[in-house]
Amino acid sequence: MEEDTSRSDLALDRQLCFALYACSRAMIRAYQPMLRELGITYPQYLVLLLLWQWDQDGRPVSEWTVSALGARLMLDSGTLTPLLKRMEKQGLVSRRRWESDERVTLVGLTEGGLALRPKAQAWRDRALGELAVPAERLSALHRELWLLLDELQPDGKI
Amino acid sequence: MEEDTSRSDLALDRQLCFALYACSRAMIRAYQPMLRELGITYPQYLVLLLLWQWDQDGRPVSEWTVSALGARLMLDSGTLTPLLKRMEKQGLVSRRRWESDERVTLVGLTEGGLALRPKAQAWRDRALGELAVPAERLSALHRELWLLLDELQPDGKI
DNA sequence: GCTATTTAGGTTGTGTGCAATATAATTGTG
DNA sequence: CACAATTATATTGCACACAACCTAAATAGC
Repeated sequence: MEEDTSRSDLALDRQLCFALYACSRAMIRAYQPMLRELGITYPQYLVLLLLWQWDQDGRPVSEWTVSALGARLMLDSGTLTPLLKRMEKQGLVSRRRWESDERVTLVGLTEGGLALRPKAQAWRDRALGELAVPAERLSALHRELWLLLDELQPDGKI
Repeated sequence: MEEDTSRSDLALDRQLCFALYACSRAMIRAYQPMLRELGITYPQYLVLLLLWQWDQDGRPVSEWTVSALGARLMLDSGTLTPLLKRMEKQGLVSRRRWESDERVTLVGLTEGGLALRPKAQAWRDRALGELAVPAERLSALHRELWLLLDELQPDGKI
């Protein structure tokens, strides 16, 4: 009683990669109302999440570098440099060379960037409440995603 | 004994959206060796997956439309039109207006597009074998992603 | 001290995503 | 049948992603 899967292995709905891709884009779409209100894009929001976190952790400013952002967000300079410049122009972050090592660009939070945090928090709290999926299933999914991520890039995040 | 989560709710690693986003991009990165060999991009691969499937299902050619591709892949014409034009230029798909309704663009598989299928199948079989995650956890993850997707877009796919 | 290498960012080019808009063909309505 | 509304696709513009390349600054040997 062997099932013939040879003809449907490549069916779109069987692809985990497609489920990930579609789900990720759907999630970003779900954030659009908030992002529109904050006047930022989704990757810009991720940058702010990290900067807010570093701010609260009291991370030394000398470690707020473009490469540190890139390592955590898994984005390269070709993405981050223009993105950060746009955020600088909007007054959300600051950018300056580090005196001790002129190769390094230090990124900082401005008042404008900090001011968006409470709004984001409020939005997130509200949206999570509206999502009809139990929190424990969300965190289980979260855990599985990180395990898969570790498997996909053996080097892992730094 | 209440935990103070107010300061870390927005921590990057707590965000399901970021896990999805990072995992989806890591998965696409994992496909790059195959995609490079096939000479296509990741969304172009998704288009081919769907066309191969329609081909095997014997779907009537009058239903191989841009909007049908868009509905299944959740992509709009602004993404698909230029993408399909590039694929047409590479000889992977055909594009022509439908005689019965000149508003519709019918998309077809060419010999070139069909020829990539066995290579893709071989790659996928090999890659799945190398992934050190049990198949049942992958399918459980797959299921959870679709449930979340349904929740994120109540209208659902058509 | 001086060159080779490494490191950190920046630049360029191609290909998505997606909102907003445009256009042309078709359909519905009186 | 005229004409408004709808439908299917295309176009435009902006912002990522990311590969490939470039440049300048710092470091390592010698």
